[in-house]
Amino acid sequence: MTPTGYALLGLLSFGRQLSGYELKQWADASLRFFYASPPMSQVYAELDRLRAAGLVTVKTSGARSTKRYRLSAAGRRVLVRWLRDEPPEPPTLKHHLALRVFFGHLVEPEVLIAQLEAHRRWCDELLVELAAVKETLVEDPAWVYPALVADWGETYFTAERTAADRLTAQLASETDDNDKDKETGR
Amino acid sequence: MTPTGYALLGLLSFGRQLSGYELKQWADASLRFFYASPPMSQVYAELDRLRAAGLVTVKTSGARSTKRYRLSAAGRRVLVRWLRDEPPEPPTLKHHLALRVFFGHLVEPEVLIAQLEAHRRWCDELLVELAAVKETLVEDPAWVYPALVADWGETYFTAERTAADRLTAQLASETDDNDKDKETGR
DNA sequence: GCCAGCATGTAAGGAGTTACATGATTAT
DNA sequence: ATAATCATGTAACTCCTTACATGCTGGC
Repeated sequence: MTPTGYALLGLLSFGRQLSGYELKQWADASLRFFYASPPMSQVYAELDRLRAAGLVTVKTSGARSTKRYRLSAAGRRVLVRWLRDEPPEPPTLKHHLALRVFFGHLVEPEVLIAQLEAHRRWCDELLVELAAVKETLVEDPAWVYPALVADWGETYFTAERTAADRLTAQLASETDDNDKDKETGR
Repeated sequence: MTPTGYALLGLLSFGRQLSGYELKQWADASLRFFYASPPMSQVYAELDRLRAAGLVTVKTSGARSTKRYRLSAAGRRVLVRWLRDEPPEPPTLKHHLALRVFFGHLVEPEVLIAQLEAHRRWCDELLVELAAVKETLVEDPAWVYPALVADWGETYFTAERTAADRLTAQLASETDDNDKDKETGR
């Protein structure tokens, strides 16, 4: 069982029969904010493995020959066991921008500042998208847990934005100091 | 060029000649807080690739036949170009715990709370380690940028801890509500 | 003498990405 | 008609991890 496999089982645990395409769309609208959204090809590959293991059942329907997957009893057992008994791994973060800052001595501060500002805009966009997702979640008791994660995500990306702004300010003030040093001939 | 390759070049850009072993140690003490720390085997494989590409030079020295690597002029050029011209990718997060919360409807709230508390402890430990690293960084102008990243990391993991606590409280209050519902016969 | 830490690798495999390839349906 | 969206897959590859394998050196 791969992590993505469990994630797909989890999405199916909300009770609906979904196609690979639909699962991918849903992952893009939810998992992608705090976890990876697997590419289509992996979704299909994974679903086929889950089917082979008897954790999901398939029904081909419609003229478009859409395969709809549904969580089997065995699938639910495996999923619940995983959630309950396997302690979650610590989160893994690959903060490419932080790496750039770490090596900041090699570029002009302006380069770093531009990259931080781009990051800030990215956070803004993401927060807008998250807010849109959150709207579809509130007021339906079926989505309490996803809504909690959405709340957490809002806090998370807001903090991320704040941190980027603070770093930008710190770099800008350093640059100013250097300018003053130059002016005063130091 | 792999991301890990650039990371190693970056570590070497601070001017010291380092062995694979030393690079791994340093990565464990720095990169691992905000980026992945590559396993030993990958460090050696990567260094060999960098050497083949002429981006680092090697000197075998000492009775222990330690190979020490140093950044070449070409290596520095490649690194600086990457830092300056390749816009950093957005950070990727795999928050396994958030995934568990997302699927919270499948387990008892107590399970989730226990996992959140474990996460909180993990954050605490990490913050202690980070503080220790930070101490070695301050007051030496060579480490200004790593120190900025360490500051950011402190904020980051503190926010992470706060979020975990808040979620724990939310789950606990929900459980209480249900208990009251039961008591009053609802 | 022996264990912890220093030091370097090889081999195999797993998870995930990218590129490629195809075809049906719906709305304009 | 034609473009966007729905829909499913295969093949190749990359990055990374895990497990294995070996040997030196310094301190107790």
